[in-house]
Amino acid sequence: MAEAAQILPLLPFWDKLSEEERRFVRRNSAIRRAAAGQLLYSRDCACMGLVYVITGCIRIFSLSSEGREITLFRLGPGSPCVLSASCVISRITFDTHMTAETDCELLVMNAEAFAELTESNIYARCFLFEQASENFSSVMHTMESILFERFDRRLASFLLAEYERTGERTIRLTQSEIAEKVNSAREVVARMLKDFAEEGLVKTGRGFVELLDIGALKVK
Amino acid sequence: MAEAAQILPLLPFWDKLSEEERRFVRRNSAIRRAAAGQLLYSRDCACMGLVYVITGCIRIFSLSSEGREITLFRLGPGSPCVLSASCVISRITFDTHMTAETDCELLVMNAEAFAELTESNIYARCFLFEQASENFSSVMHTMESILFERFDRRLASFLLAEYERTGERTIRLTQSEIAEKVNSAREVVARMLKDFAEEGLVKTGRGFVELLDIGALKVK
DNA sequence: TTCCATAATGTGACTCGGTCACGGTACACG
DNA sequence: CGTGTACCGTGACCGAGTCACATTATGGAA
Repeated sequence: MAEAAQILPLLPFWDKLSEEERRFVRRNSAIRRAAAGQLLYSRDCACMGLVYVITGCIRIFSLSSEGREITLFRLGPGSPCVLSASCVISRITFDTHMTAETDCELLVMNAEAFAELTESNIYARCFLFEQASENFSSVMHTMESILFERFDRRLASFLLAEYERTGERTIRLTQSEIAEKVNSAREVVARMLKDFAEEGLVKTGRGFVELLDIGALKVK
Repeated sequence: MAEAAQILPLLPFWDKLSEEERRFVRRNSAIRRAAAGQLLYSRDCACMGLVYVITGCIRIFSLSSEGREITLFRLGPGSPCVLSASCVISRITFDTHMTAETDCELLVMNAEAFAELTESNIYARCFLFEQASENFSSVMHTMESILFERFDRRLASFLLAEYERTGERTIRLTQSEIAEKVNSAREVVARMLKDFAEEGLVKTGRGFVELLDIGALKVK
């Protein structure tokens, strides 16, 4: 069970803060737990401020007016997220939404305090924008793959990445889950997996995809 | 005719630099002129460093392996661009390309110098990431409109924005130019303008589009 | 053990917008 | 006044997202 006081020193700008600023930050930070699937932050929620992931995984996504979601990136243990403070950061003018993908333990510093801190301390301010820029890069890679890559390659890359990550030829995900991860629709994934299966690249089943020909998938 | 020494103080971090740093920056900055259409920066060019637009307009875009371009944003007089320094900024890991849309006068600070400055001076560093974050916002708006908005609305918005900008009901652009500005293809624009014309919203002709029903275009 | 609600998958029809190929038309310039 | 070039029109096709609904598998409850 984490304590805010233990986590705060992990923030890269911590050792640039004065003792007074540290007290201020401690007073305005708290541990928050969230259950898998819980919505953490969105347009209508109160602004969340700085979030630091202690355990679990959060997903940051963009939401269209018709309800379509695009996952921008995910963050795991040790990652700070500043986009949740966008409402108090005038330079960041777009909306994002955030959910807990798994049960999470988060350190949260409230928005007003974070705004005040980044206003007064150049290192905290720099951290904020540096972090946002890092997110910028992730988002660009995501967007480029959606806009430029053919879907078969995108799906193949995802399957290979899962294989790399888990070391398992059998990927235990449903087609809906895969669709969500590659920012597409379930039916589209089903069709493409069927094509892959006909080419002998994979074997599909309820709740899994088994990779049969890794080499050929890489060429896709 | 601009002089580097006159322009540099316009950079927001200038007054946070020591006299030595200022000399360093002056030594490593130069005015550069570019003709309309000229490619300023791309994956294969030498890294450009910090660019500050004095006059003219530059376009920053992303390029797919098949050659498709997506304009991310444009910058006019008084705007600095830091993405052209991405090759020396480890946090920025995606490629962008830059062209002069009109004849331009630019202040350029070479990449190594800019990297060194942002390494040693926290204010310059903060400026870099703050600027990148601002670009991040523009890019998100562009991406959201491409991914989420129907093409008719995107086109209508563009036409209305041109009307707002110029105050002219007659937009003097070819369909290819319009296509390029809305990140689509000429044929698609032609089809949609034909639909608009049939609905009585616009009148089209060689090299122009005349807006007939502003109100109805807004509803699109 | 059987049955059934639910989750997961399969699939055809349709739409939207990007691409290709070509043909027609207006305009500028020699 | 002709001709080359830029611009526009249009049909055919394709990829992928959406809708609707059928089919199949599975894990609990009875």
